[in-house]
Amino acid sequence: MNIKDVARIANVSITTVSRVLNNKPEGISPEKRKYVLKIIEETEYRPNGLARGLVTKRTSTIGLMISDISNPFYPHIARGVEDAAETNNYNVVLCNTYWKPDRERHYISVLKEKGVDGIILAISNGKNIDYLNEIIDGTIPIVLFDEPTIRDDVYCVCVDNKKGGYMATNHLIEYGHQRIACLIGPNTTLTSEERLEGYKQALAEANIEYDPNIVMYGGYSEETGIKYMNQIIDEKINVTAVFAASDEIAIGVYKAIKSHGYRIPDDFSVTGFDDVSTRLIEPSLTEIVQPTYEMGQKAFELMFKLLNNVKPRKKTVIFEPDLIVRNSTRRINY
Amino acid sequence: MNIKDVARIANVSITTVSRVLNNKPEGISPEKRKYVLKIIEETEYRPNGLARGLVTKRTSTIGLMISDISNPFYPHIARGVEDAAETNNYNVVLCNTYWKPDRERHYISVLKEKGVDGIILAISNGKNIDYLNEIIDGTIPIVLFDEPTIRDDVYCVCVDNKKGGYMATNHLIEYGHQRIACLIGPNTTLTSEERLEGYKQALAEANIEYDPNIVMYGGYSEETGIKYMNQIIDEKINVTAVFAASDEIAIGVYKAIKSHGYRIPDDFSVTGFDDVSTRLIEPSLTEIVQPTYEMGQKAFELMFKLLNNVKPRKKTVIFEPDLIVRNSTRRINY
DNA sequence: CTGAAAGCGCTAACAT
DNA sequence: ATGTTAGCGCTTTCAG
Repeated sequence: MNIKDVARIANVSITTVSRVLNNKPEGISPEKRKYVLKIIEETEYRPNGLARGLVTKRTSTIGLMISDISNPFYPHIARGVEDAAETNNYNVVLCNTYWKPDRERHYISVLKEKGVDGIILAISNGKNIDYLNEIIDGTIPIVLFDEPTIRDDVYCVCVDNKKGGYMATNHLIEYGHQRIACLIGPNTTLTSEERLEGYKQALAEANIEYDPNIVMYGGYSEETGIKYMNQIIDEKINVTAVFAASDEIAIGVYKAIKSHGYRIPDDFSVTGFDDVSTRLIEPSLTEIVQPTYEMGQKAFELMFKLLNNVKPRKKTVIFEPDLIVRNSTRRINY
Repeated sequence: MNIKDVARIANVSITTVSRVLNNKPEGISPEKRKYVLKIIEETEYRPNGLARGLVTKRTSTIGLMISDISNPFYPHIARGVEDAAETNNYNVVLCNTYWKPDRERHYISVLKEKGVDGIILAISNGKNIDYLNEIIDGTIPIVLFDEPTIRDDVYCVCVDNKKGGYMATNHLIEYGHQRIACLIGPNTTLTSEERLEGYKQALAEANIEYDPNIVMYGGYSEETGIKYMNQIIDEKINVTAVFAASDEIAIGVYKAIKSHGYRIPDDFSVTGFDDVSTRLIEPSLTEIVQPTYEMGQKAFELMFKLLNNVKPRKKTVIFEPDLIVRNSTRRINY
């Protein structure tokens, strides 16, 4: 069943059918429109999206490229994006890049071939300007996600990482901690860099000397937390608190502390970042929370504006992080 | 840049370009092929998937319809599907149905319009034959997921739920439990029904009388676990162990038990089902594990076979569940 | 208000 | 081995 069949059955031209299909106000009498609508209903005709897309250059489909949907950070984001997309009659094709630039390149190319209208992308490396320029080359609308960017002409939604780092560190300082280890993320990401900035600022404001020896870079993973926390304990590094730059790192920190027979928060205070995978951890984790679902929605909304040529007020939407104090941090007398 | 441009630049017909594009072995000399390839490379030409799909009736895209990607059960599955799809040059469009039949209908219709080659679907209600027949009407290849089905001509991948229910219950019986509450899922799903079957069978084999008073239906949610476990404790229902038919239910059970000041496994033994969101729970949860990632992969592979007209040996692929004994169950003397 | 016809970019049947 | 041509199912311009 195609537009031609419907036209034949309704005794009109395909143009007329197309007009009612697309709700064009002009050029068709109310009765005729109603009649055609009836035929469409009866025949259960659905227009062919490929043919339509071929001429309109629109597919009502966007790409969502993230590192890995099984990383607990992403499902809520994906749901936010998908919900907002569905509301606006868009679909989303999901791509896992595993932080590999080659996979990012590949998917972008494939998505373009398939004619997606735009791409929401959690980019692997927002610090490398050459890579950024290669990816964002103007051939397709792109909204960056999570990882901020050094190019200020790029649409982007993320959280205020610096503020988050500041809030977490400051909380620990207010609780009397002075020796605060910083288990930061990979040194290739701006996200980590910003969180570290916040950490530094909080220290500076409290006149605590910044000690690079207790700042440790690594992946946003449990292993990172285990490795460095073990090191801190084994080498008896003077530290009373740990700012973990992600939940996964914090989980690793917990494990290392517990495996040594130490207690949280009695022996070490710990803060996390993200609030996605720690619902069941004990003691409950004090951490920086970002509104992932809303950020996903916002990313789509930004994309939607782009696609409809409405200039968003701001290219970059920055969400406020929140500090949730739970039971993994305690006051100490230094 | 389209096929015409490339043909012009290479001084050949568009047919020739099409032939090299699609790796057709016949009808082109090696040198010419190489030359055209070079032009394609230089011009960075990428074929238009919409135009291609319009004629081939294939898009190398499938739909993945699940209830909710933020339910921890699905991300690994989605990753399995997407990984297998990517390996075979397919893309997947993600749809959250929230278990709503209307949304399922809607998405199926939309996906068809967009020309996806097939749909992998975790259906909301595999028990309702009319609904099933409406959804699986032969107009598009469908592979059912997770929820088994009463129609045996339908392609389907799921876990042996009955066996899982049996294994969990049997484990508790072997540990000396006789009064085992069964917090089963929604009574609309075959999944629940099968898990309950397994529970019953284990009881029967051990000559323990089946007591419907301690079998409770509810959603696969934390709330269900809390509600019924509270009830069991408050009403002093004689129960020493709980078989929770999902992790979320088990989490609720934990909370209810702890909030009353009771201990696991000292006061109650608890088993879960799924192994997806309980990594951090304490004490660690004894549970039935299903290989979600592999099941996702398998679902795509089945779909891939369907799309390439190779008859899979079996329409239904049933994965074996596994019992992982951790610290939430203990032996008792009854 | 309505319709004929061109064309989106590609594949495939058919010539040569 | 290569090219010509007829669609795929739709939107859109233009004519009436």
